Amino acid sequence: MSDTPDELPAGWPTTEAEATAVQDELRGRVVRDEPGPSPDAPLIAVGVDVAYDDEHDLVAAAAVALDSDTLEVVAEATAVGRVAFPYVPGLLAFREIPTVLAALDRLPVSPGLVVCDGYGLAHPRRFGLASHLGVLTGLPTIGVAKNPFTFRHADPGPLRGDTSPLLDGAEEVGRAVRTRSGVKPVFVSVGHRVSLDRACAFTLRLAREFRLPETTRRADALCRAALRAASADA
DNA sequence: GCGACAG
DNA sequence: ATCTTGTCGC
Repeated sequence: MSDTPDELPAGWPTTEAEATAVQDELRGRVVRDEPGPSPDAPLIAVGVDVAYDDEHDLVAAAAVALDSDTLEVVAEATAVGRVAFPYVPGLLAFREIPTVLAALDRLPVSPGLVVCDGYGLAHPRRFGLASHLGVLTGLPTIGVAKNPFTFRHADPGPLRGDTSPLLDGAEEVGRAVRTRSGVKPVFVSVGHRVSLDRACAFTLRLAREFRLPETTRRADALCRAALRAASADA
């Protein structure tokens, strides 16, 4: 009773040159002048994540919708697909997005915010996974990454809520955010239609007792389970 | 040219 | 991301 792998979108980039060209073309469609939804009012926050089985050429994606106030799960959806692109730093979106879109399509609620694993603006060409997903869906998106990527940063203060900027020269393209005192920070950047201040505020609202936002924790667990099921009968 | 490098 | 045992701690 598991999913059949979805077909790849027609015309999906095959080479790195094609992929970077797509990023350069879509980058202009990112909306950065909207503050986005208020972190103080309840909304449906959706976490998306992907797991891989390169042996069987499978990708499983999950979208988990939470009430941002209670952190209760409101809805979940998964999708299985074929690996659409190799892992290349800076081109992660081409590997993850097709299956993530399929999972989002199956989600029976409309997201007020989508939380991605990885970066948005803080990307070599200013168009990371979170920006890309935002442009393709029109939804407000943010990126919360577990590891540093392109930009240098100072270590934020030791307490939950302490932050330090990810700087590209004088421009702040993201922020290292300490979600738990004494634990290494996460790296937040804007995706689409959300300000950096609000992206950081949402991150703290969604990450209360663990380092990572509950959205990404739930999505991570669900996509792994979906992958196990798909690999088992494939 | 040599590393570094989200997931 | 994924491969992987035990281990320290709440």
